[in-house]
Amino acid sequence: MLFAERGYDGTSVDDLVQGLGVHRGSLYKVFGSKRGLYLAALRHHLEDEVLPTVAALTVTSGPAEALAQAAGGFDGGAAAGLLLSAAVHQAPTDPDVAALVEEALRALERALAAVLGEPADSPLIGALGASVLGLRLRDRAFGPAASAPAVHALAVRLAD
Amino acid sequence: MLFAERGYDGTSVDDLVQGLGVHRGSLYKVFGSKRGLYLAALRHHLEDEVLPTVAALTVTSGPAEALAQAAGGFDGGAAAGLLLSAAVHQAPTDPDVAALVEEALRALERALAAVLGEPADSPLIGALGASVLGLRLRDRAFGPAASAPAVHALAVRLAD
DNA sequence: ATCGGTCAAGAACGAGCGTTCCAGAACTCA
DNA sequence: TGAGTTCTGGAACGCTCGTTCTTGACCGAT
Repeated sequence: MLFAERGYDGTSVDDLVQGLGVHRGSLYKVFGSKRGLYLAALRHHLEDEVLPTVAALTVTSGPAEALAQAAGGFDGGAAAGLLLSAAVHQAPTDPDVAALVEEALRALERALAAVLGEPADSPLIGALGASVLGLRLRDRAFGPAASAPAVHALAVRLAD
Repeated sequence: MLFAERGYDGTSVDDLVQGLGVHRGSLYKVFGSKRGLYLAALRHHLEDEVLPTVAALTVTSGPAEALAQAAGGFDGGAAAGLLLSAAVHQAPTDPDVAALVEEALRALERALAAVLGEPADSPLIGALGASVLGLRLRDRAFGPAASAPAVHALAVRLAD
């Protein structure tokens, strides 16, 4: 997904037209504007990738596996960049984006809470959700090499 | 800092000229380009804000205080957005930015390792550094309300 | 055969982008 | 004082942006 790789401002409509192989006119007919397409992409990413992955956490064999899957999941890395990018750059100024990002994080925290047997609104769960996001950010900036051991260490330390 | 709030692509040279009160010509004479100014701002943020804050961690009274200070520090929140923004959007495609971001994270991890008495390259320290970043991201997207209890919970759980 | 409606291809639009340039005011220092 | 340098305000450049419009090809139904 182009938005995930280059961010909203870094992706031009020309890039989208060329990358998606769709015609300019169709794009504006269906989505109305660049922002409309962005919101649709974010919603799609949330509903078809983040939420299913998050739902799958609750049937893992334990906290360590659940955390590892959360930090590595979503869709292999590329589109989780869309969530990160939205949280960092769009959410602070766009309420619609902020609502979608918040929904994604709440779902993640609910799943983590269920696995760990904690209340969903506990501070620890909030910290854990943030940790998952931070590990994805690390992957994005430095490549995915370092995160797997890190998340394992965090999991065994927390889920004692 | 404008770059921190709106991101690199979201900040125009006109915005910078007007916001900084500096003349267009002077800006290009000193920094050469918009990217040069961005790198200078990132370097300044790293050396004058991140590194001192990180250094101060090692003299806190304990792990919980150190984590809380790391998650709340840097410079009150605004410019830490510069580090987040750089990590998410510039680092993947700009090696110079990636090097600066990596330097900042390594310094943070070294300090956390010193406070917790762990080796600096241990997976747990990597996870903790990511957690701090993730908590800052949460603050940025949702406002700073929720992070303080979260980081406290994480700290008491980890620094047993 | 012809019609209304959807479609692709891309030209065109005004605005904004990063960058350069210039004319003149303000300084420096012999 | 006066020559040389540095600042300032802003116009101008070529380009790209998001968006709209024109044109012509294709379609099943009349």
